[in-house]
Amino acid sequence: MAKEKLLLLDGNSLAYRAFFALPLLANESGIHTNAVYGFTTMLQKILEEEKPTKMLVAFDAGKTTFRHDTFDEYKGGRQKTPPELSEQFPYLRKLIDAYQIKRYEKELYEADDIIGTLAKQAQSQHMDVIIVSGDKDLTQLATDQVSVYITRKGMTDIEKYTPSHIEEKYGLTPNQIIDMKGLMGDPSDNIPGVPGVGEKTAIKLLKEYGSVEALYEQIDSMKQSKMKEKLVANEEQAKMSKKLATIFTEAPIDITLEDLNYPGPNEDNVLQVWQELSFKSLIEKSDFQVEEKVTAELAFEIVRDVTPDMLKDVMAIHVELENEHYHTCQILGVGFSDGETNFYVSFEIFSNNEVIKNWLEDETKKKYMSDSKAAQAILKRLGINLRGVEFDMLLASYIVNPAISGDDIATLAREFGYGDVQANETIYGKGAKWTVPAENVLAEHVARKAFSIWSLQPVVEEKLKTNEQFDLYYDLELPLAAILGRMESEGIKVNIETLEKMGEELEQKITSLEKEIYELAGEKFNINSPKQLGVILFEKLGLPTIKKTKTGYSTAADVLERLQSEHTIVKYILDYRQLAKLKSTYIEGLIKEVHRGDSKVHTRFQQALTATGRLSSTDPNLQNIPIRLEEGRKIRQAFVPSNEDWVLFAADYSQIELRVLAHMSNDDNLVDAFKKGMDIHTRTAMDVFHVSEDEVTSNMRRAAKAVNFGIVYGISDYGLSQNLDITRKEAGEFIDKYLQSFPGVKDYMDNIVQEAKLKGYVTTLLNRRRYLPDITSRNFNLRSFAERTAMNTPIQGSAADIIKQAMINMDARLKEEGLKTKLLLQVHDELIFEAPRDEIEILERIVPEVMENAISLNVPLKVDFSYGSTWYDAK
DNA sequence: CCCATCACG
DNA sequence: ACGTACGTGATGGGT
Repeated sequence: MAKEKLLLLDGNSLAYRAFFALPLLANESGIHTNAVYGFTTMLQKILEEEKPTKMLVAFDAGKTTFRHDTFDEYKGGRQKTPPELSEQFPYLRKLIDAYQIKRYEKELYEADDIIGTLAKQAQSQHMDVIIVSGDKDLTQLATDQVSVYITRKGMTDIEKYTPSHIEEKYGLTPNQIIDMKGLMGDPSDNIPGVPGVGEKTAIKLLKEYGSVEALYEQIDSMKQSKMKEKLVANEEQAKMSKKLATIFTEAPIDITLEDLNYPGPNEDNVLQVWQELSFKSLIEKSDFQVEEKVTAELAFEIVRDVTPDMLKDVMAIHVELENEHYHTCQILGVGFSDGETNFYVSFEIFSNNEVIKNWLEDETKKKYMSDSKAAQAILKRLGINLRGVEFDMLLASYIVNPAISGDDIATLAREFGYGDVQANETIYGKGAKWTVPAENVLAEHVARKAFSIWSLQPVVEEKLKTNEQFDLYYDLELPLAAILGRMESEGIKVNIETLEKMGEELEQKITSLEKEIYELAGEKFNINSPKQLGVILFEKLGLPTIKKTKTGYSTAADVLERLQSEHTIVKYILDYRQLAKLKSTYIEGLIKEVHRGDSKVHTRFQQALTATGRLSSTDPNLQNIPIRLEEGRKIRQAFVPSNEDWVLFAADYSQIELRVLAHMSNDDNLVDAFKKGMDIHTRTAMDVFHVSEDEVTSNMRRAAKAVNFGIVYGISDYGLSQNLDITRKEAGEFIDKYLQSFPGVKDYMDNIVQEAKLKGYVTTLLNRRRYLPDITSRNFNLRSFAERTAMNTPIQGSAADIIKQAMINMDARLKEEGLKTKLLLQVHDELIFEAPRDEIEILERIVPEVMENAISLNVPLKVDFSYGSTWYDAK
């Protein structure tokens, strides 16, 4: 039989070590994870290297130990365990259980003593023993059979203390480690030792005398010195300290070596804990296999014919798609569940079934879904108008916590406690290996999704209600999904010929710029490569380096702008960059997205993605079409109405974020400025620079505008100094002056950070939440970032709430008025419609009215609008 | 697949 | 002392 190998881990010490060695990471729900993460990486490494047959993790139990009988200040003065660490212990225990490793703790004894006792027992049975700890005290236990591994920085780096290593390092035997500590003490455990004796002196003394006791026996023969005086004066204390430092190897533990057999991890359970804590890199790297069906059985049927009685008044339905591009992809199959019966219908049957179509279009038949907007859009392509969506798990989860990583139902379901849906990647594979599995596998997967939606609907809605977020979800996000779906399906018409013509002109300009650049550089190179460009500019041409990136020289636009006076090539590069961007992203990229059938682009608005509550837009992104520079702005000439004699009508909120700030801070000055309808940047300049309105120069206004931006972003002197190209000190002075002029804003900023620290999250006007786990971090960077986020998110998020509400009201109003006008796009603070010319007059009246009254603030909202025959002309 | 860059609010 | 402006998505280069 192979020799037994026992691995003993010091749970508390390792958790502490990991906690302080690693940055304070947190998962999406705000649980800190660094201690568990460090422990896990260490554990993985040790398991792989040592392959133990028996294992135990020992923990300290409670506050008092038998050592307190000796010295009641033992471990006194120790800082309370930080809450960010305490909250990790339950997860650590869960993880250890998942690995199927025994845990043990015993009243009055420390983990050390449990480890010492078991190590001794194991030794007497001739086992190999390895002890792992972050605490060097344990090294006193080292023998020929017992090695003590102490973690160093980063947790996976380990120093192995064997008797010979200890001899080499200190010139002492393991036993003498105790004497060393008796003499030098240990501030972390509040062990006093002999004042004035440190590691060096202790080692010297022990080499000469052997032990504390031997030292004091011979102390009379020691020649007179300051040190001798101290030793004599502290004899009792030294002996007591030694006693405190001695690990007790006879602890009365009620666990035996037989109990410690280690069967290896339950990989499924370990993965589940990793999932919960978002240890993505570990999940990816590990070769853990998810066990075949630990999942509960789910009865389901593959149905060939659907009769009306099968489709209930309330039912979960899931439309499974090939991929996320729901405007172009195919349906793979559809799952239904009412909690009792679960069934699957293939696309072929689904698409030709009048019974299902009628049910889907029946408003009174309530549907529970996840990502109903995707289903709505793809069903629309089949001529089916989806109605009666009562629950959308994707949106509900997003409202509960916008950080929940979204698109896969498996992830969402797990988040709310249902773990029996497989990840899409498991079913289909990924990348080039993607493939649709056999029908029974697909059917079960899809049926499980439907079942999980059904099962979790009450759970998630309950959570929404406790958080007072049900209205936000049900009255705002859910109806908005249907509106966004219609906007996407409607699409916006693009004139490809216009784009192609622009492309040709750009091509010519780019070619001639290329020529100039190669000429000036003296060689050909890839201008698009920041690496190659850096070499040319900063090495060959010797331009001064202003900023560096992780990988080399920065060639970003702000750097190049400062270098323009140094070399004529710089301007050419800036121009080249600008035009190359236009051509690749906005000409070629956009053309690729135009649908052949209708000459339109159909973006997808991501409604459950951003941390703040904004939408985002993909394939193509229609929220970043150029406007700031004229050359780019011309791209908008290619966006046109879908009918002859229609126009594009654009309406945007003026200064919505600063108005939101005025409302939330209720700063008298800021509120007054908006009530009087003043130009806010001019007003800010007047207050910050103490001048009258007509004394405000354009530079002062520019600076004030930057300060206002800074305030909205969560001000920092550094950020403002970068933006205005001034010193940090000057920027700091601007900020001070601003906050003096707007004291209510200062109070708001202070309070919101306090509130975030207290609650762990911030909220918007309509009670949207964002969790900020890093707000209590001791890492300056993480904490500062979280603080700025605490200031910015309520502002940005409330602005998002307002425009979303406006979209809902606008949709209703258009219907009421019986107009043909269609809402096509939302770009954060503006709405873009297409409209028949004869409806313009009405729109000019109702669009500002609806938008300005979407949500009532203590300052007015202001909307500007315009229209034209292309998006460019709606300015 | 990540990084740097740059387009928008 | 720390080293940042807030929120996004698409592209080309390079590993």
